[in-house]
Amino acid sequence: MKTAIEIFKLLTDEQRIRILMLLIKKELSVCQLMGITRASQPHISRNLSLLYRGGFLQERRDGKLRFYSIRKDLPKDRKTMLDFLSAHLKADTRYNDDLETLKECSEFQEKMGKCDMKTLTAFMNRRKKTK
Amino acid sequence: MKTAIEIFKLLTDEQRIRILMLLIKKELSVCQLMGITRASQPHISRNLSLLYRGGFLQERRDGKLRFYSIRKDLPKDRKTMLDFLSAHLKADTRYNDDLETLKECSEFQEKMGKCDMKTLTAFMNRRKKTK
DNA sequence: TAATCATATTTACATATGTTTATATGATTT
DNA sequence: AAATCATATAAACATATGTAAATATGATTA
Repeated sequence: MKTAIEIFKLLTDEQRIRILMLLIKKELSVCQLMGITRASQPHISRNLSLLYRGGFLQERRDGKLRFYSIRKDLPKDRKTMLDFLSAHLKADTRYNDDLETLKECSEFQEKMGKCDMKTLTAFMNRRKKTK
Repeated sequence: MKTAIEIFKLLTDEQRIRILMLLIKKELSVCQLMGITRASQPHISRNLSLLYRGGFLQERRDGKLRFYSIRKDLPKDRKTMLDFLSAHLKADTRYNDDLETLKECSEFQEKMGKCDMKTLTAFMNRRKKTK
């Protein structure tokens, strides 16, 4: 019963759910997640760490960057939860906004050919003005 | 996203999960739940109230007693969670103990032909000695 | 109608959880 | 090797959540 409760606890935070839903679509680094969700770096790191320890994520290091994605061998119970969330959030505004932002962010980075803080900060500032 | 989080929050408490799993098997009154889980009356009432407001339960009054059961028109998302828990807890000790106690409690009450506090207290005391 | 019973609600308290700020680490570049 | 960058961790604080005790409510029985 404990593991079920721990899984649920991880999913009682909007920020963590946002991160998970983004990672379903695409492997992302800490700074990309900062850019998309506009949360502080410690905030992102902390929640990634919790999700990682909770068995949802895998990590890959590339130079200074750390990329996170949904575990390839995701346990069945976690998978059930992600499916539930995907279905449940189909019409959720924030969820769809995040997916849209993710797309813009990916395009922006492709155009710049970079995935560092400066590029991300530029993206964040550009978006702030647009909105 | 809020409703998903609220559902998860309700399920982060062992006591509430126990109650839910028992009610899947059978409609039960507050005092029956006290007898089976050995929790205090305010504790049971409070958690029933939370689960009720969370869209999991329906209530039926019969004299002094209040019977709770899983909503007949249970929303799909809640249903998904209950199915998840049933599957997840198949091998859970406490869960299976509770089901066993539920059975004993039902048999005891049938034999006594009553469903009041005194009968339940007698059941609780009998069990305390046995264990 | 007074007393009792089953249940609900409120209050006060302790604990857990999230947020923010500051600091540490480990890799890269100059 | 020093400086910088991306990320992680720790500490301090505020807020939320669960627990336990006391009290309130509403139905039944004497």
